[in-house]
Amino acid sequence: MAPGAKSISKITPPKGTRDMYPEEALKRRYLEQAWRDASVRCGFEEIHGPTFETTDLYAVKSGEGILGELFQAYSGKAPEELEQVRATGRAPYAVRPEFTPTLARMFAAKAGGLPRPCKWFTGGSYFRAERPQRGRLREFLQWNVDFVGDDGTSMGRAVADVEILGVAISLLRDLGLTRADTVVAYSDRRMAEAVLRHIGATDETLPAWFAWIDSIPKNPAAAMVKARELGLSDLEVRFVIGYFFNQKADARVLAALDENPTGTPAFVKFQQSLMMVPEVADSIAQLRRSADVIEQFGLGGWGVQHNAVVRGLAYYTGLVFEVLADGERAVAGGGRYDRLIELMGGPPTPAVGFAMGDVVVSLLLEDKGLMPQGAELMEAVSRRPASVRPEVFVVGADDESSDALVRRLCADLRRGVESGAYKDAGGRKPWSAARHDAASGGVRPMHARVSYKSTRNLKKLLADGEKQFSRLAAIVHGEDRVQLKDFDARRDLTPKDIGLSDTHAEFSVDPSSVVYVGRAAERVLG
RNA sequence: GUGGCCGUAGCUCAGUUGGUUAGAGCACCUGGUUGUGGUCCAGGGGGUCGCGGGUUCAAAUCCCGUCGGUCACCCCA
Repeated sequence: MAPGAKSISKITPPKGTRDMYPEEALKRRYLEQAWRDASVRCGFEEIHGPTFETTDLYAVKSGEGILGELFQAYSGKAPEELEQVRATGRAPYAVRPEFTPTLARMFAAKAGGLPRPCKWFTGGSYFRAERPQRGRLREFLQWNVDFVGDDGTSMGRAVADVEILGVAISLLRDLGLTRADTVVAYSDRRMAEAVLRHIGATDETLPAWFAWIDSIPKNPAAAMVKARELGLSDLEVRFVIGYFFNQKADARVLAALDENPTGTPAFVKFQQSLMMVPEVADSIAQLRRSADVIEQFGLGGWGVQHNAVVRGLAYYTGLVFEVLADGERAVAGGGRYDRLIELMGGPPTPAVGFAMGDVVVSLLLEDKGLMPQGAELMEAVSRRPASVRPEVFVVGADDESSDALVRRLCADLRRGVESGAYKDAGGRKPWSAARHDAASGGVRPMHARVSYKSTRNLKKLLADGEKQFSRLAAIVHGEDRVQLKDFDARRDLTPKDIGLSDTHAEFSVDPSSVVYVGRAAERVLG
C-alpha cells in the first residue's frame, strides 16, 4: 500500500447508497424484470437517456427546489469549469435526479419524425442529495412510463390516462399485490385547481395551496397551523378539507377539525355552487369517462378517486395519481403534464406518465412476504421474459361500439389467465411457474396492442399492426366472433387449424371459453 | 438544514447504583460419531466495546465532541 493511503476497509460507502451482493442483485433483477415485462406487454418501448445531463436542463423546469438536491459534476478537463462552480455554485453537469426532463428533451429533439403516440419506458439509477430515510435513498432505481402525444380528444386523453394507470396496476398484480395491499388513488388537477380558484386561490397562491393540501395527511395538526400562515379563513379550511378529504380513509384528517364540515348546510351549498363552475363540471366529466375506461380495461376496484391526491409538483395539468400502501410513502406517482414538453422547448404535446422507485415497493414486497428467496428467486429471474415483439394486435371490425370490446380483450390478453392450480394454492406466490399454467386452465400474459389511429378502415388498422411487427391480429366482430390472423404466414387461423375446437368457427373474447383468443394465441406462439 | 433513537464477535443481540481475563445464539474452523450431504458430541479461532477527549483508584457503562447508521421533519422531481 502506498504511504498515506487509506485502507479500503476503512472507506465506507457514500451515504444513501447500497451495496448489492448476489442475493440483493437477484432481487433487483426480479423487480427490474417485473417492470420491463409489465411495460412491454402493455405496448411500451424501452428507451435510455444519459445518466448525467447539463445542469441547465434541470434548471429550466425545476427551479430552486430541485437544484439544492442535485449531485453536480464537472469534467475536470477545463479550468473554466472550476471557475464556474466558484462563481455560480453550479457545475456544468448534474447527475440525473429524475427522467422527465430527459424524456422531454429526447422527444423534442426528434419530435417531427416520431410516431404518435410514443409509449416509452425506462429504468435505471437516479440520484438525489437528500437525507436518507425509510423509503428514500440517495441512489435508487426508478421506473418511468410515459404516454406521449395522445390525440388530445376527451376519449384519447382518457385512454392514455388509463393505459398509464393500467401499467402501474399490471405491475402491482404481477408482483402479487392486491387491492388489500395497495390502492391506486387518482384525481384531476384541473378539478382541484378550479375548486381552489372558486374559493379564492390565484395564480400566485395556487402552488402553495397544492403543497399545503399535499402535506395535510402527513401531519394534520401542523397543517392547521400552516393554514393560518397561508391566510386561509376557518371557512376556507373547512371547505378545502371537506372537499378534498371526504373519503373514509381521511378520518384522521377530519379529526383535526372540531367538527366534520361535510354535513353542514354551508358546505352543501358550497358543493352545489361548485357544480356551476364549468371547469369543475368538465373535469368531473373527464374523470367519469376515465372511470368508464378503467372498467373497460377490467381494472375496476383498483382505482379509487381520491380528491386529496394533488401532488406537490407545479406542472401537472390533468389526471394525477399515487399508488398508496399502508405505512409507506407513495409507491408510485404520476399524472398528466400537457404543457411540459412545450415548456422545455418542444412542440405542444400532451403527455401522461408516472414513476416508481425501487425502494418503497421493495419494502412493501418484503413486508408482505412477496419477495422470493433462494431457489424460488433464482427460478423467478430465470423465467422467460415478455415478448418484445407484439404478439397480438387487437382491432375492432366495425363501428365504435366494438371499441370497448377491443379494449377489454387487449387488457385481458395482457393480464393472462391464472390457472386453477395457482388459485387453489392460495395465489400468494406470484413468481410461481404454475401461475399461468395451461394444463390447469391458465393462459400466459401476452404483449397485446391496439391502434391509436382514429380511422375505422380495417385495412389501415391492420396495416398499423403489421407496421408494428405484430405477430398476430385479432379482429373483433363481437363477443364470440373474433378472427385471428397470422401476419407472418399471411393467413387466417381457425380453432380447428390450431387444434382448439372442431365445433367453433371463430374465437371468443371470453377468457373462460375454450376458444378464447388468448388460448389460441398461446397455442400458436408457444 | 432541524430533531429523536442507536453504534459490543462475520450476523442477531445480552451486558447500568462504573469494579477482577467482555458473554450467548447462529455462522466459521478442527477432531470424533452417524456405513459421504441441513444428525449428534467435543474443542477452537475471532472483539481498538464506532472514533477522540474528559471525569474516576477504576469506564462498554457517566460527560463532551466527532463519525456512521436509522427514523421523523423540511422537500418531493
